[in-house]
Amino acid sequence: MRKLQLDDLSKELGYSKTLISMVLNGKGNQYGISKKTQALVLDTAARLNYTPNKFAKSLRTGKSYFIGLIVSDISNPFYSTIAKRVESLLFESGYNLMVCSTDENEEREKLLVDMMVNQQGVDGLIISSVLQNAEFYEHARFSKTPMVFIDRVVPLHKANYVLIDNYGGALSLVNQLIKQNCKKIACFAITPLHLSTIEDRLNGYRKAIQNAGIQVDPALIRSIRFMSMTEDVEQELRAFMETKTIPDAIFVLNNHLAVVLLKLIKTKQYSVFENVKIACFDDIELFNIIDKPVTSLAQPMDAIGKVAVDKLMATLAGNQLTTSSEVLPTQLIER
Amino acid sequence: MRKLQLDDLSKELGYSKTLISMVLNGKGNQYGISKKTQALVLDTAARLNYTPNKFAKSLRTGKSYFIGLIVSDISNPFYSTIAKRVESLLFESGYNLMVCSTDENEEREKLLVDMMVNQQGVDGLIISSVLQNAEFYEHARFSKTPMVFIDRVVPLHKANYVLIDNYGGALSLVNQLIKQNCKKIACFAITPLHLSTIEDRLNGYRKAIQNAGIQVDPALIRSIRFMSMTEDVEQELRAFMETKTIPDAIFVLNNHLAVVLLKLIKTKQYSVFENVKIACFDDIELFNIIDKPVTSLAQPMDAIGKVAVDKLMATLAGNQLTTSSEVLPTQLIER
DNA sequence: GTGAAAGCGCTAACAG
DNA sequence: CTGTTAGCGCTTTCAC
Repeated sequence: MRKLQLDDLSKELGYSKTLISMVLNGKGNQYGISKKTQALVLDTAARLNYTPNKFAKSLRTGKSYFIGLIVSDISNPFYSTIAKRVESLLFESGYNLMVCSTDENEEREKLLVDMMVNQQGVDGLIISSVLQNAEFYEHARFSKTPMVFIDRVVPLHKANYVLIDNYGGALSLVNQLIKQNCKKIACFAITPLHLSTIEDRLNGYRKAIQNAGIQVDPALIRSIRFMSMTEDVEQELRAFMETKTIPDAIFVLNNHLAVVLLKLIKTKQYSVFENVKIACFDDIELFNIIDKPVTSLAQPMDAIGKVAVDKLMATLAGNQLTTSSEVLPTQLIER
Repeated sequence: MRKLQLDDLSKELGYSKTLISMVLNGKGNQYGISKKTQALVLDTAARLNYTPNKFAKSLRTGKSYFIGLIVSDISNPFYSTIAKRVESLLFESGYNLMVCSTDENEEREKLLVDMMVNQQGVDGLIISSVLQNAEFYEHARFSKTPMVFIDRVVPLHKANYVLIDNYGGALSLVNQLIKQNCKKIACFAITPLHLSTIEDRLNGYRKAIQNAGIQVDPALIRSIRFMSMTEDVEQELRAFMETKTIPDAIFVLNNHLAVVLLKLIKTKQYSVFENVKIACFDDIELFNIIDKPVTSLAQPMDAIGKVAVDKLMATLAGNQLTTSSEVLPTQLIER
């Protein structure tokens, strides 16, 4: 059973492929095709279950109706929640979603973007970028593909952004710890450290500490590698134990890291950290379930997805590709 | 800057498009092109950064190099972990991943499959299906697209499956509760109830209860709707409270449901369930962190992804499309 | 060893 | 209002 094509419809109806194509693409009125003819064409196409060949269509129009989503780790609930929302919104607009993870690897991000733009021909891209500078994205060969950057700012890169206030968020999280009388507040950052989110959160942390009249102690700021989180957190905890400087609170820079930390603290080996207060960027269900009160900052994943898709669709609909930044509100959840 | 195409290479090198295309597609030897010529073509293509136009290629060959992944909810860690693995494996083989969620909606699944196969022209499909019967998938128009079904069996459908032993898993989980002296073991199932996973788990539950010489009490088996989990769990808990028949254990049929249940039990409103033992299908990090010991059954997400991709790739490589079932081992985690 | 030419199925000038 | 026609960029048969 060969797939039905325009030619078959043409013979069936006695109209030319052109006319049928125009009607099917909603340009019937524009070309002044009579309502009656249009209805007939539409009905027949539906009845015979015609679907255009996407390859041919794409070859001709240069549009793929695919949107790429590039994040560090699609299994991170932060990103998978965004992905779910994005997919569902795109579907409504007739677009499909292609997802890839970079594992925080810069080369892989470049590879993926290049692949999506130059090989797959995606019509647009939503990216949480790990790159340290704008050079790559400023290359001419990407200038035609609309991109929306979410979550993270690529330094110096003028682009469409959908962000949250990482600095302010960190500030309120750490303030919360200070309000609970913590004096020695450690900070577990996550590499790569150059990420705008991480930088801003670190700055928020420092500012909050300073505001409280406490000296920022670099020894309290530890960085954990994305690819070896458990090992690194263990090492840092051990280091604290060895120097006998157990902090009274830890400010954790993302959900994944918090999970690893909480898991370790549960073991008797690290039980000395049991009473350490924790504040964490991102809110996850876990925090509603454990007894330990973890103050967190909920990011609006659904809204991030929505705004990103809206921006992309607006651009694809022909509106000028602007370079604005949307900063969405977060919610501090005190526990 | 127009994108480089075969014609440009042809002019640059003085060879025909045919020759270049053959070499670039690895058919140089087959057509007896001299090594030297091949090397020259390959080098030049790499140097000029040539990438073929995928639309044209697809139109010509009928292959999209896209694989579709359809699951109920891509934000569920079970599926997003599989997705991550699948994406990374496919990428190595030159394929890309398209992800969609059905929200357990049968019509949406049909729509998505149809879209992927008949409009997007994916080369293969990995599906965790919500359908109640095989009719849809037996339709001729799908017969050419290789599919691998994961996680759930579509009743009566002969196909490639990658599964785990849901019956056995439920059996050992409930046995674990019985070993802990539980007598009144409730079961929270999740709709749609017709899913093979749910059915098998329920049967395992019943069998374990019977093996222990306990009468299966239908009143203890409650079903929670996927789309209104919190409300339904609350309602069931309240129902138990009203009839004053607080179970001494609850067997929970998936991770998401466990999260909702644990969260509610934490609130004072439902504190009477505080000491209820819990065993849960799926293992999540949460269980390593909370104080309440939750026995769980870890599913091999990475292996599921790997086997599914292997099967698909084997089929695409020309091997006969067999209809075998792989049942992967799970791990009981006693807590 | 190599090239000419046909055509995958669609869209959009352009012509009437 | 409607149809003819020329490609989009690639692969592949066939011919030399």
